[in-house]
Order: sequence, then C-alpha cells, then structure tokens
Amino acid sequence: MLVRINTAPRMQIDGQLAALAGERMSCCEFRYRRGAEIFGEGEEPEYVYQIISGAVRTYKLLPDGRRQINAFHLAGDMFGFENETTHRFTAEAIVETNVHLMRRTSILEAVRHGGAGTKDLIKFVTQNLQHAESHMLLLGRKTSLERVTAFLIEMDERLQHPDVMILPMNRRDIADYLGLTLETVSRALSILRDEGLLRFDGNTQRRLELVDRGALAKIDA
Amino acid sequence: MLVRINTAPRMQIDGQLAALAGERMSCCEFRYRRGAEIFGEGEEPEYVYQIISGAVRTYKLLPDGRRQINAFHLAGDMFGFENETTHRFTAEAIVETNVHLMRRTSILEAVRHGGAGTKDLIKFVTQNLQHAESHMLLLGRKTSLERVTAFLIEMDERLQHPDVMILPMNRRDIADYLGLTLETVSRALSILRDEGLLRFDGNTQRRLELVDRGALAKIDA
DNA sequence: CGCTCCCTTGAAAATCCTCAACGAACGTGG
DNA sequence: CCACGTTCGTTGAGGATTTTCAAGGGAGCG
Repeated sequence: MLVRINTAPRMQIDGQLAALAGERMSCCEFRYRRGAEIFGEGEEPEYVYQIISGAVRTYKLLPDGRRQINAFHLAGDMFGFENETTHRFTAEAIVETNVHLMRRTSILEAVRHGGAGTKDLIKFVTQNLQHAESHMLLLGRKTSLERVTAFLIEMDERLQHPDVMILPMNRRDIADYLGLTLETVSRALSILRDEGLLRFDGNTQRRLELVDRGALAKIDA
Repeated sequence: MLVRINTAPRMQIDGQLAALAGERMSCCEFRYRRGAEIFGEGEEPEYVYQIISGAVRTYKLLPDGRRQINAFHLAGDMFGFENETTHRFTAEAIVETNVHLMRRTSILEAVRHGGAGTKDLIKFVTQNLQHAESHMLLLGRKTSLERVTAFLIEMDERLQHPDVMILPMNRRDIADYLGLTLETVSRALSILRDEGLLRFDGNTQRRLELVDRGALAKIDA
C-alpha cells in the first residue's frame, strides 16, 4: 500500500514541519493510493504528515459502521500529530496523495528541549480545536442546507476561491463530514443549483462553480 | 456581576495553573452568580480560569439564537485559554461558581521562555481537542437516546460514579450540548427511567441515580 | 400566596433518512 | 479503443425520528 517515491527531502512546503522539528528533522516522501489507509484509530503514532498533493479524510467509526469525518486535509495541511500513545482516528487518502512525513519523536524531542517549534505546535493543535468547535456548532445546530452551504464556503476558502472548485471527495464523504446522508447532500446541492447559487461544471458532479457567493454566505447563517 | 471574595491565593487545587505559569503566577479568586457571564465570544482574553466549585458552560451562538454548548466545566477544570486575541465562545456560570483566575499573559510568557508548563499547556489543548472530536461523533452520528446516555456516562465518570448524580444544568443546557431539543432530552430520560436504567432521586429531576451502568454503556454504542 | 422557572407529556408537523430505481462516469481488461 | 462491471450521483416515495406547539403540574422564591 505504501510506496516510497523519493527519499530526498523536498524543501518547498515543509516550513511548518521544519519549524516543529527545530530544522533537524528526518523527512521522507510517500505516496498513498486512492482509498489507502495512512494510519488507523488505535494504532501507535509513528509519523506526522504534511500533504504535498492530494487529499486526506480523518474519521471515527461507531461499532455498527456509522462514520464521522472530523476533517478533510488538503495540499499543505499537516495532520496526524498525537500527544498520546495511540491515534484517535483513522486517516485515509481520498485520492492519490503524496505526503511528507517525519518522526513524531523528533517533534516531541524538540518540545522537550524548548525547541523553536513549540509555539507552532500549540498553534497547530489550537487551530484543529478551533475547527472542531465550529464544526460542533454545525453538527449540533445547523439545517442540512446550511451544512452543505457551509461546506462549500469552507472548501471555497481553502482552495482560495477558484473559478471552478474541484472536490476530491464523493457525496458520501461530504455526508459523513456534515452528519447527513449522501442523498440529503445531493438534494441540498440540487436546491442550490436550481436557485442559481452554483453550477455543475461539465458533465461531472465533482467540479462546481459558486455563482453567488454572497447568497451562499447568507444561507450559512 | 463580578465579586471578589478573597485575594489570597489558595493552593489546594491550583497545581495545573501553577505549572503553566512556572510557579510565578498572580492568582485571585472570584465568584460568579448563577447565570453570570464570565467572558463573551469575541472579547479579548485576559484570564485563564480554574473552577474551585460550581459549574460553567461554554457555547457558541448562531445569529438567530440557536446555541451549541461545547463543554461543561466542573470543579477542578480549567477553561478559557486562548492562543488568539479573542475568545472563541462565551462562558457562563451555570450555578454559583468560584474560580481561580490568572493572567493569560503570564502563561504566554512562560511558554515563550520555555517554561515547565509548556507541555502541560499542549496537553490541555489536546485534551480539549480530544473531547471535541468524540463530541463531533456524537453530534453527527448518534441517536437521541445514545446522546443522552453518553451524556449520563460522561457526567458519571467526571463526578467519579457517585451514588446520586446531582446535575448542575437544566434540560435546555443538556439539549444544547447534545444537539437536541429539551423535550427530546426529557423523553429519552423518561425512557431510560421506564426501562429501569436510572431513577430520579426524590421529587427533583436534577438528582438521578444510574441503576444499570452496564446497560447504559451498551446503549452508548 | 404569587410568580417564575423547570420538567414532562401529548399531538401534529417538519426534517431527514431509508429504500429503490435509474442514468452517467470511471476504470479495467480484453 | 471498446465493452463491461463498478462506483457515483440524482431523484422519488414512503417512513422514522426529532422538532414544534401546546398544556399542565411541581418546585423554589420572594
């Protein structure tokens, strides 16, 4: 499942990781195929990851298979840091994904010695917490239309307002992120399309164009 | 709203705060009346709090008044730390509450100088994140009965499995924590009572006894 | 004794989910 | 390059869960 494609460190987007490790990190590049598990809930954390290209979902499962996706991670994002001895969720590549990885112990070492990356680490965990807090508001109190709209706005911002937004995840992933079923997600998108707030680009449903960002923002509440 | 009751630091339960501030903290004790706001969303964070006695809810609001409670904080708990320049949610005393407070800047100072409390701070934020992640699973994917059961189990554990659990919060608070309405919470509690998994103690509905913790744990999924 | 807040319960309504069918896109292998 | 199976997305109908609306009773407090 795990294919090493290049052992030489690439320096273009590893600023955050480098800072965390106090510039003395061991850094490799790996590729995961579409659908491949990067680490599983309960496993011992060995690496911290930064996405070079692709997309990753992290999720928790209930015993009967119900799934809640905590977050989507896109190019440039870090994920997988654990303070504890086990991973609290599972991470999978949504599409073919290339990541930088570094040993978790290097980071812990850096923190123990008061490394320069300590503040960045706190900031990283705090940002995750901040995202989780607003997602709790969405999951606990927003309607299906508001949730889907909020998702579109979040993706639009993270992809820096592209003309055409290309979603790496399917409807089921979106549903499990928003606490809905895939049918409800599909219906909400159809409503937004029928009302002229977005357009599907071409004959594929993963490429969409936000026509009226102002109206979308108003729906998001 | 804010009444200073004692300016002398109390040392019994401030271990965590003390560690964070590298033992050189300025620490006061304050009392908040039932319902009093401790800080508001968007305000500039000045203090970090630790509860001596009482209970606190932290929540976010949507423009139309829908409320999502992120967490309940009980005696011994810390809350209110912010890495950013504004509070991300509002904190209110659920009942009359006594807190220790210390200046946020002392903690940031300690971290900047590689203080001994840095690791504790990361741990603190990580624990909050961990709670938020499992709460997202609850809000996104659990039924009303599972949510109420999970709430009871969480409170039972945090109160260290008392014979009679005394809840400081009302049904609306529980509902806003679980992403439900107060009626649904009430109905779920009635079901659990009718099935003999819990008992209401006396003629008040805030005191309840978990009769069959095993059965409750099974419902929680 | 009043009032207010809190909780429960019932009935009706709304939202969302489940089940089902269908068509399109994609990927694989010939 | 095409055929075929698989995955993916949409839409409809019916059903289940939760919410909304409403009423009533009990506890606490001035």
